[in-house]
Amino acid sequence: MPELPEVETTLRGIAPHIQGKSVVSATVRQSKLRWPVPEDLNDILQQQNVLSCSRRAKYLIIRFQTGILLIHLGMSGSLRIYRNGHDSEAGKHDHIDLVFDDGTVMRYHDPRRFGAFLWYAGAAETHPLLAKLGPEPLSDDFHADYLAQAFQKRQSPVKSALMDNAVVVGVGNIYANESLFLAGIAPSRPAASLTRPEIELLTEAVRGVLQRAIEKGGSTLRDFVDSEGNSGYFQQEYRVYGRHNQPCLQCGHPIEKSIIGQRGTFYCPQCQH
DNA sequence: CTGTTCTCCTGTGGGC
DNA sequence: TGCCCACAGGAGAACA
Repeated sequence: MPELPEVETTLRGIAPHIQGKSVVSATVRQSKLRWPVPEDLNDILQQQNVLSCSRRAKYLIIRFQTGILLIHLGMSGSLRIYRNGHDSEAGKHDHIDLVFDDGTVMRYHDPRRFGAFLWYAGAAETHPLLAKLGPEPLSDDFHADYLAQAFQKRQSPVKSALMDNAVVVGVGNIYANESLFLAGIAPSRPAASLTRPEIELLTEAVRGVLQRAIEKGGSTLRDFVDSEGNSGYFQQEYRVYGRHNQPCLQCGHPIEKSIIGQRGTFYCPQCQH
């Protein structure tokens, strides 16, 4: 499940291989993703050069002369680079190929099809999906003052608030769980009930846990190229996520699981208050 | 506004 | 051991 660190790793994995290159063809084998993939993607992209690759929240943005590709990996999406397209036969869930002028293929793979592959004839900043997103968690705009203000009137569980993209982007279920554990805060607490010191701890926990995961991801970059395997994403070790009934790594008390906002929520009742 | 529920989809795993 | 069904999850949309 690609969280922000995996998306960032994907960006770093694909960018050097497609930057500046020209699209020879685009093949769409399955257009039913979260939103329909443009049927005329080939007509749109042919002959266009990749001007830049970037990321906003968990969206990848590939900029061309006349617009941008907006790619979201959803739950199970991945992008792979193949240096010789004809060497790699498309598998069951290989939905989209972009073939470049030097033979490089960028392939979108997504079994559950929660992802998105959209074309937008405009600048990224004005796209509706990106326009009202909160700050990037690793940017200077994400700090305790900001979070305190954002939480001020929120009665919803702090975990839900943390996962709200209008508050801060890129904090999915896994890292929301992990951050709250690191900050020693119970996930069910109303966001507005957090004290200033707790908000400071939480801000640093979010930043730290994502930063460390991105650093780990760096070592797996080669997996994005010419890889036969399909794991792709690094297996991070989690302190609470998925550790229901296992002993807390800090105090030994069994990790508990509950449901908050329809999502599995893991926490140590002894370490988090 | 704020908060909650629904929805898309398929591979995995827990239960029997 | 084998089968089957519930579950998991990002996040926008719809709704109260």
